Amino acid sequence: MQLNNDKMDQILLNFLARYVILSEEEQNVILELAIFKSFRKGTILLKEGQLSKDAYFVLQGCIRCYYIVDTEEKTTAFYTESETFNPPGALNHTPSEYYVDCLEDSILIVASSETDEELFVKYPVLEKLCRLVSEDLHSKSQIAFDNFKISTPEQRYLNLLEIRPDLAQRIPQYHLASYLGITPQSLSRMRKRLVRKAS
Amino acid sequence: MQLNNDKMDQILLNFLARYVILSEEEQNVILELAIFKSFRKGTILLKEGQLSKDAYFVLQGCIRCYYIVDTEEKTTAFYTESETFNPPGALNHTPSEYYVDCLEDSILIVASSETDEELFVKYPVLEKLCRLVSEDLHSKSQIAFDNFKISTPEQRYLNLLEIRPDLAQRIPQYHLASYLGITPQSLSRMRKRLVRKAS
DNA sequence: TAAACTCGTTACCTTAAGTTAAGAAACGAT
DNA sequence: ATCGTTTCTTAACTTAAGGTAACGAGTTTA
Repeated sequence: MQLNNDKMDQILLNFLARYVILSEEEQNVILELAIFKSFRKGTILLKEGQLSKDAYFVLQGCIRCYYIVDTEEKTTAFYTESETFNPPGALNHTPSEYYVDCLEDSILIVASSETDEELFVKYPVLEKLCRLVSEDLHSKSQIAFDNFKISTPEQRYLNLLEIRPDLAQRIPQYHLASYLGITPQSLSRMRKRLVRKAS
Repeated sequence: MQLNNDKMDQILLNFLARYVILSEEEQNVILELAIFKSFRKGTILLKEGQLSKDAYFVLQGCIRCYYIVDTEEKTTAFYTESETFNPPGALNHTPSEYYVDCLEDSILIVASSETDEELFVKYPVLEKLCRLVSEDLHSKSQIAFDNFKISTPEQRYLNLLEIRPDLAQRIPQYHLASYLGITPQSLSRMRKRLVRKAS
């Protein structure tokens, strides 16, 4: 699918409209600030040790967050269309402990979190918008954490198939396995077990 | 330790001062709204199925968040002094899927999240405060999630001892085990293994 | 075309967690 | 002081995940 500029603007505004009603002027202010960038599959957006002050909104494609522990990648999150990724730790100006890369060719909105205080004063609704988005993301993230904790790897896999069936299609198994907290071999075995159970 | 009202006010203001500078008037507005409540150990603050619109700030004591899955309690979080708990899902007015109880006699500030829009208009700094707190909590929650995912139960336990040694002291082992994602028996075995390794 | 690489699967063995059951220790209430 | 509840530990057995290695299918590269 090809995205032209108008479509991309519209995707962003649709997302924001879930939270607040924006006047035309406010919409334009945001669109002025939004920087659209394209990245090739495999591009590394953030490395361990770097300071990240950018937040990402995915217009198209998929980005992944992962740690490297003893040479091994541990994937903790995927973000796809109309999802936002606000790198944790960015607020405190602490160096990143994780990596972010593009699993597919992606079009992202890169928002510098050098939030302009004046802008919030001039357009208080923007501060409200940020509050509401943050509260929503926090709430969702906590629920996801809870579900992860109270589930076995098998339940997590079945849950993933149910909640985000697209991921199971577009993401390599070994990344999924890592995301589920197991090895690719274990995932492979698990899938065999599940087929056996089902029949 | 006994807490009088002035001390309690001060604890809350100290917490808020981490995020914004408040004028005396703004401080008083917040203290007016803050409702201090005492609860006996064992009190259930929220049950599955209930609508929760209250957020909690712990002045003294400890509260716990848990799910009940097949008659079994699965603990997902503890909150102690100067920590806030904003029940996820409250925003969407969806019934709670989890329980919250007091593990100790506790003094909490109960904040109704029926946030007064007028108040934010009159005191924009309060909206900023909420945004900053929410962003901070989200960031911390994501980092905690990441750490949980990339760790084994043993690493989680060792990490807990390092980061929150107080919890290991004041919380029963079987709750800790549940929090770590294992059974009390496994935690008991693990502790024995660790002692053996250490020597 | 051949070699290299990526990705998924299978197998064998080891390690640790779950399950069930039982008993010991600590704590509270009468 | 005693009874009962709560909490922690231990043990024997079962289940599933980790580590290592090898194989094969599909792609990319030379």
